[in-house]
Amino acid sequence: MITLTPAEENYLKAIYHLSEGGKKGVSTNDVSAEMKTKPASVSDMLRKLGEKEVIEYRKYYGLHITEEGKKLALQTIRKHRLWEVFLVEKLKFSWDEVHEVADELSHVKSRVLTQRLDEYLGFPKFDPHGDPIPDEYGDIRARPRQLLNELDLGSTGQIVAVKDSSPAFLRYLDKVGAYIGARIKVMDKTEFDGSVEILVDNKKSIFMSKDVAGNILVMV
Amino acid sequence: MITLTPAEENYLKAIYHLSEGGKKGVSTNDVSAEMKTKPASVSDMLRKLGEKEVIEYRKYYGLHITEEGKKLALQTIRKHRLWEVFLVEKLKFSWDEVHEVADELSHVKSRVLTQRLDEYLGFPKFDPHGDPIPDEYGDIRARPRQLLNELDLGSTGQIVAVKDSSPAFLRYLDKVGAYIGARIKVMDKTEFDGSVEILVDNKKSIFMSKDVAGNILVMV
DNA sequence: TAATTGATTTAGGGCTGTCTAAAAATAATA
DNA sequence: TATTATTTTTAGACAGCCCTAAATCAATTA
Ligand SMILES: [Mn+2]
Ligand SMILES: [Mn+2]
Ligand SMILES: [Mn+2]
Ligand SMILES: [Mn+2]
Repeated sequence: MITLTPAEENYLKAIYHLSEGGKKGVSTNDVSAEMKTKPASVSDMLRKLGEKEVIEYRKYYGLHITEEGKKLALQTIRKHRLWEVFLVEKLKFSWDEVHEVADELSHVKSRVLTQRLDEYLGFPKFDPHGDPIPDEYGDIRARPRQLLNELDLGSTGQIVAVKDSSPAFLRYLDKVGAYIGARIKVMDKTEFDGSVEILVDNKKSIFMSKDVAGNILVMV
Repeated sequence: MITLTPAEENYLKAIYHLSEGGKKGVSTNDVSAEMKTKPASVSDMLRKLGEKEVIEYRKYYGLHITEEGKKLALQTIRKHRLWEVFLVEKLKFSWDEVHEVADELSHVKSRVLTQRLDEYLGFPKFDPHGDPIPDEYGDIRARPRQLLNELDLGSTGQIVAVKDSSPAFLRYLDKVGAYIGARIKVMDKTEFDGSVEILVDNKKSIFMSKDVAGNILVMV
């Protein structure tokens, strides 16, 4: 049985996210940027993760996450997202306040705790930011999603997730009235700057810069 | 602002418990036994806690906890007991399963989290083992309690807490049908071995060794 | 292809928290 | 009180996780 320290779990989670989509390797500097630790520290950690065989690591050539690594990363992600749901649904945290606390909570080691929490929350499938929650086997219910800024004029859909979960961005969305679950329609697109105008719930019109729209995921 | 590492918090909590009741000092070996770490490690930690002024430490002569130390210890105890309530009340853990998990949870650093959790649980005053939960200012609602084995024949009362919270002891209580809140009456006492017979909720009769009765606290 | 640039690793060090073995101080006892 | 026993501290080591500075490797460019 492989066991990881909290720091190792955090690195592996970061590596998992960096590996998503592209099947090309992940570099030391990638991890360094994601984790906000120095490349020297990353090299050290990669060696350890390589020894534990959760990544395949070739010095100077980056890494690939292994199947075992994915499994473990998904366990940590599962816990993180379940705690985020708990904090928002039960303790009335707002969605921009939960990330750090959930991170700490997610390192608590107890299989039973995770299962009972999941059950208590009613087996939620998505976290407050719309990200899917892996089940106990690491299976994820994927949803086809598109970036809001890439939608055609006139198309409709539903906001299902955000790419950027920073408090600043989330509070901005709160302010303008965008939220997970909102039904939207693209009313206008400006070629020049990539900004869009969307109608929310057939009621409210919102203007959004390309930067903002590019961080909103929509299910068409 | 003094901040403590998880390990320091654990030591301070142990020291707080060792200081309860008696106003005589606490020795290195006392702490060592409580924490299950070697005396050498304890010496090291006492030096650190002394520097942070949460204890008053004199080499070779033991320590006294300071007012600041008590405050911090009570914060940790508060979190520990709130999480225990959460685990039992909400996640359906049994009272013998919660201690370790609650210990991990109690080190999560977030004032807001503790307050919201307290609120969510309805500001409970006692944990699943009957121990009082300090409020956010560290105030404890004390209950006058007596050891069951010291009660007079014929006296009645209510089980309010257990001194020993080990899984083995708690499971034994479950088995014989003793629980926090149970109304009891002392039906018989055997001088010879200190064992007692009690009637629970005017229904069930239970025989208890002195060892067991000496770990049950009763409010008369 | 040789030199330069940029990415990555290694070396060495700090801090925390634990340990064992040895030294030192205090307490108990003869 | 002198000796012995017990308690406590110090010394030195190691593991985890981070850092800076220096060395090394690989990729780019002239
Ligand atoms: Mn998060
Ligand atoms: Mn999230
Ligand atoms: Mn406990
Ligand atoms: Mn308890």
